[in-house]
Amino acid sequence: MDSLFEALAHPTRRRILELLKGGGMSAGAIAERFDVSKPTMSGHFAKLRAAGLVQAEIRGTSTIYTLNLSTLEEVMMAFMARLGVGDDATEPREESA
Amino acid sequence: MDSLFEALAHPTRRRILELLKGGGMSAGAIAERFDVSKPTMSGHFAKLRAAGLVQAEIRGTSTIYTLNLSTLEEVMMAFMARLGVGDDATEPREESA
DNA sequence: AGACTAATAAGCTTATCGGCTAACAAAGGC
DNA sequence: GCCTTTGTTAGCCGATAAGCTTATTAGTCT
Repeated sequence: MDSLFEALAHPTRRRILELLKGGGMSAGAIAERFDVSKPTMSGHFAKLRAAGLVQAEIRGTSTIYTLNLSTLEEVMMAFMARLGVGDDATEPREESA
Repeated sequence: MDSLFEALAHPTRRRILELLKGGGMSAGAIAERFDVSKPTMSGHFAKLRAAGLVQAEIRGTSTIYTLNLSTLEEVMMAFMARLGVGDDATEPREESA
């Protein structure tokens, strides 16, 4: 959980996730979209991997990164639930009937 | 958005939010629950305020912090939507019918 | 084998973060 | 008026994060 929120703390890493929404991309292809060096990007990838937010598949000389939304969804929902967001019991219950 | 994710990046700050789920609390009462100095806690409060995650109401000599869930919900939902989470169009649509 | 490409690892620098103590500001109570 | 309580501000320090350049690893191709 800590590693996930830390990973999300950096704008570049959040943008990487958005980029991957459209499907897997190689490390180089992703790096091209940003104004930082490739090693710096590699560091960002490592944090996203550590958080379980992306999966890396080595294909020949390339590394293809794909989004792992289930991790994000799980952790986010767990956290929101702990705060009572989306929890029907939090508010005085104003159901339709 | 940046300030919100930065605020959430620290475990102590996430725990503060959970603590506030039960209702408003004074800065001192919150600080008692943690093993860090009061000035350090004050710094955490400042970041949560900057992110709009809590509201401060000065009551006499005390500062009462209350949770501001709407900010969290808004930003989280916007972010998730950008990634396609909870978006029906993402998966091949396997509705009941 | 050797050259080239893709990505990461190593090493370094700078800036920011999280913690502390000490000092300060403001409100309340005696 | 003064002391106490509460919380924040100021100033400092060590650790970590984010960036860079250079070096290394691993795969492909000729």
